[in-house]
Amino acid sequence: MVINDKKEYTIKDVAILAGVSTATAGRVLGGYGSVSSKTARSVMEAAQKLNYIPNAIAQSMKKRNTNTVGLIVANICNPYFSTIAKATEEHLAKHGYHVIICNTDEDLDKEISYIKTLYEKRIDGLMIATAFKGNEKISEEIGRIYDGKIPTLIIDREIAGLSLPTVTSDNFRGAYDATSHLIRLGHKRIGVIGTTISTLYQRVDGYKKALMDNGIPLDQDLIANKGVPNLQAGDVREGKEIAIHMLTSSKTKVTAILALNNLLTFGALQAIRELGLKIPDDVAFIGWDDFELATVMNPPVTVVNQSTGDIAAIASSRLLQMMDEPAQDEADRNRKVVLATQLIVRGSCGA
Amino acid sequence: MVINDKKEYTIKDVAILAGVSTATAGRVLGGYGSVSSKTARSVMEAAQKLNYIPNAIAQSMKKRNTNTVGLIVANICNPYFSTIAKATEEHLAKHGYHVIICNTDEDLDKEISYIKTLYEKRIDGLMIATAFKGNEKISEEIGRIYDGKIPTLIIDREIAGLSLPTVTSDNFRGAYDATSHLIRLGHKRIGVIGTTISTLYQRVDGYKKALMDNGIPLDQDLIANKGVPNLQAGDVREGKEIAIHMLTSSKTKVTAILALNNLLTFGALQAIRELGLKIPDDVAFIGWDDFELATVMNPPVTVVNQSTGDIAAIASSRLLQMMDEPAQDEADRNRKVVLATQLIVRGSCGA
DNA sequence: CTGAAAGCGCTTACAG
DNA sequence: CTGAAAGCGCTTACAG
Repeated sequence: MVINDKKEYTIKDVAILAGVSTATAGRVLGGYGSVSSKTARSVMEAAQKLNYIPNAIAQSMKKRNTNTVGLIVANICNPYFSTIAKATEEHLAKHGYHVIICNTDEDLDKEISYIKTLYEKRIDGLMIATAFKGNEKISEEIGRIYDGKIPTLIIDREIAGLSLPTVTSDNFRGAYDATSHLIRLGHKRIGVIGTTISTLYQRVDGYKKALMDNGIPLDQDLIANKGVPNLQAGDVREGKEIAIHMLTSSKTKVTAILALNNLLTFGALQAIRELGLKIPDDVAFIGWDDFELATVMNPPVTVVNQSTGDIAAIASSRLLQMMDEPAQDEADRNRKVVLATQLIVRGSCGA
Repeated sequence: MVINDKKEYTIKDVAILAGVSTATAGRVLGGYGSVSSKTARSVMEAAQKLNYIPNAIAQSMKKRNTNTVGLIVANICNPYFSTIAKATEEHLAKHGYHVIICNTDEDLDKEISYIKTLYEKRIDGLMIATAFKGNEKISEEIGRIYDGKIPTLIIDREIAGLSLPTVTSDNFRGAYDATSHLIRLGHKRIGVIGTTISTLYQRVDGYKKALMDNGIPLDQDLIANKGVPNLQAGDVREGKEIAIHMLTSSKTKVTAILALNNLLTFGALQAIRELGLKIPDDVAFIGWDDFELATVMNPPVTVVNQSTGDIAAIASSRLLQMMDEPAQDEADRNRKVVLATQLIVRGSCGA
């Protein structure tokens, strides 16, 4: 018989029904300590009769852990972040952790607010894909609240001034390679779609270096947000706006475009399509992050791909390790892992 | 001065430093009860000095709520679910709730296991986008554990046998409209890509009804997983496999294809591309769920679109309401909201 | 193997 | 306005 009513039974109820102390009931249900098999059986039966469900809140109170990890991302709809989220969740779930996902929408105050409330919830660990370039405010905040108290790991983008373990892609090199590829194909006027005030500075740096190494003068008009005000979301709409401006302005006259993240890539492709331009004849194109339809596009799209799954796997493993053994030596704690990107050459730059 | 060490201070530490009782310190920090402004000030100062961070676990213990909601989805990488997740998170965050996201990967046991541990964590509410057709096992499980105890809401797909509030799309009608559209254009052999053993039965039903209403005999070979074993993920790989089989088998000879979810759509498009077939001349195509690149494809892709944002918004609002006032009358509790889909006609069926 | 008791960090009547 | 005390539901030494 299963009793099914609205009351939430506690371990005390189970103990009374089984005719033992709460301590003993706890030992059976929690699997710690030792009990006679006969007692164990009667406690189990009582728990089942009452449909007893342990209260993890109370357990956390005593055990000082919550089996919960926080994951902060800028936009869970961005395939890059959702891939990270999925892989991380999967990895951590295997070890008994739940993942609280927080969307910052590239909003610094939201990010800080999340960090605070997650800490109040006494999460066991935190993974942050901050939307922001080494921002002093967030660095300070995290440093003040967290540092050393709870295992925290930074992914996707470094936070300057914070000595925390980090797992990122080699953004500089990815952009350098892509730009070099375009230069090799004869392009000299290469437009870059990425917002300079947001998170893509390393990629822009890689672009600049490639130009420099090939003796091509830098034209600021070809970078990102010239002429388009208030850029920061780095989303599809912005990518489209920037691309349209770039492809129609008399000042830019680009022969190739490099988009610096996946959503900007989609936006740029929309713009090229709407303007009726042909890839690669009218404009060569390289996107960022591979996507399902890249091979279906006409022509297929060349992209700089990140090892997104690896980032999540490595980050998850390190966080698990940090939660297991909080005390690590400084050098190990601060070790920064940087993963190579790969240029996947398809038809969109006419190679 | 800010004291910055590893110790986590409690309200007791703050009280001692401020020279008051813990009750008074709690009143100041928690904002309940009344205190003199002088006392308030000294408590605030003490809290700041110690960098005091309240323990939400302890608060939950007393207050009997956690300000946390569980969200169960099959695959957070699926744009449909990530859109739901983002909108839900945003909506609930405004009301002070955190969202724990759980990926089931279409795995029934994982789903049940998540439900249990979420309940142990004493979440305040639960939103389930189950991967499964009215499955008795899960229905029983949820019924037993949850019903009436914690506000639970079903989205995306009904769970048969459960009288819980539901927010879904009109899947039947969406497929009916799409199929009718293809029939109107002269197609009689329309292949459907969707796994019959998984979640898409209502959509398949809509397809069948449209054929019937137009006097076209049903050919089981044109439905889904014929010839492709072990279908159930409903993902890109499966969509591609099914489409290839469908487009190359001598038995099927379809002139049009309808894909029944977004990932299957991507897979089908990959297949068509790889086989070197032209849309719409060789095969007309309708996908499910709109996507960023739908207008960029050549030709642009006709899709059945769901009001995904609305689903999330309505579901979030209802869940908030359910958490606010747990006691509602039966009729209201079980009310099922069904949102219309829209057929967005583009070039891929040659209209 | 088992139980009585203390305690995790808060909140909340109950007095004063 | 303020404090002493009880209690939320567990776990964990400490005895026996």
